[in-house]
Amino acid sequence: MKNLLLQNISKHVSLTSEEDDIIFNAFDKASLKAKTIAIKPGDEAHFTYFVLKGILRSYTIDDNGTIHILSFATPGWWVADMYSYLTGKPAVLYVDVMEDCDVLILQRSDAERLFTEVPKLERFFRILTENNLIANQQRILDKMALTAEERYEKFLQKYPDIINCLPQKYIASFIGVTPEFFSKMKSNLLRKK
Amino acid sequence: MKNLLLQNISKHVSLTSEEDDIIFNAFDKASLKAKTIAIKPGDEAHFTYFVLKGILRSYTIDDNGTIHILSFATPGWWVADMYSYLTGKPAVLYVDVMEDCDVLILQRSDAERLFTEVPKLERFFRILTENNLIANQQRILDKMALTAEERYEKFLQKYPDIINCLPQKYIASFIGVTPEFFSKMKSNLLRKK
DNA sequence: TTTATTTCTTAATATAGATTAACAGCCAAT
DNA sequence: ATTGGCTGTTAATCTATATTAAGAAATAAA
Repeated sequence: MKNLLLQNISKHVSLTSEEDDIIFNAFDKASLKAKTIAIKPGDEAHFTYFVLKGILRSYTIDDNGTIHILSFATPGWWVADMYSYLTGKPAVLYVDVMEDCDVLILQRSDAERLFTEVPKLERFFRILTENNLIANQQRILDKMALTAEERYEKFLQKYPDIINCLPQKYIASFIGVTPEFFSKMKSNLLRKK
Repeated sequence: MKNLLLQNISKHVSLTSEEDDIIFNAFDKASLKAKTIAIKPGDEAHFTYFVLKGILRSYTIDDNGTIHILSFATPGWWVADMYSYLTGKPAVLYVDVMEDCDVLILQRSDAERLFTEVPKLERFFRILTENNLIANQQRILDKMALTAEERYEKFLQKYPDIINCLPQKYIASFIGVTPEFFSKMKSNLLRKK
């Protein structure tokens, strides 16, 4: 019985059971308590999480103290401070725990060793990164070309499953508006329909 | 004497001269005339360009007819409609030619064949995509957290070389403001200093 | 050189979304 | 039960940026 990680990887590349083992053993397991901060700016966060259970988010805090959410991570998703993970420099993001989590942890150094040992894993991460890149490009264009309302509707379509377990001010932050404006916008939407 | 492409790849992985040949031969060469459209939405654009000479840009046009520039590409850079290139579906972006270009063209099918033949190339593209992803994540956060002025100053620092060969309304479009506002903002900046 | 086209500037007006503030509802802890 | 802290709502006011318009400057075309 494959675990969530191997299931996830096998969506893009097929592994032998030896490869399964090599890969799985490279990960550490950890539990993270809700309302704790897993990564903060300045940390040497040279690892990535794979979420088995719970929810995390990544974000920055600007000079006014406003939070800007970059991503949410639910079971089956990856989260990291990609900058720190990929460059080996200190983190620029916060990652915190919204609901108690079980995660698998992959250190960058182990990932690099694995890439040579199991080239198919390098392929998997290439594809994962490619898909992530496309999504981010679209998000840049959406922020420039769409209204807050349209971005909200896209969000609803794209993440229908996590909306319910998310305070709505987090959705506001993700799509790039204040919670007050978001509240008003939502009631406008209801009135229209 | 290595050409620009192989020089570029060798920044991240080191190739034997046979690998150099295999890779270089997988590319087609083409010249593109200024003011022509290389890719438009709907095209089956299952390839990526590597720029040897000239400048291209990628962008979308929204419902109001406004252009939103996603990227510029100068010699040594890659451009594609990543969505079409990676998924094999029709393009979503425009790519057009700002100055007469010489480009190398890599078809996705050839890239995939090469990845197996020369795993180091897969590594190169993984790294390229990773770096691109980091830059895009930062751009998302910048659009949410920074003012237009701050985004402009970041742009100046990041792309000091291409500013001069760029109509300023293109810079405005890249950082996500109208040309009128950009003009006003620039004269404010001058007055301040 | 003259004309035409595109780009840039300035200014008036408009608007999407931010800010501030006050209040109501909801949990969790005392 | 009551306090205190989050979260969401509503409303007034404010601001960064958009829109519209018109002229000036620069480039390209004739």
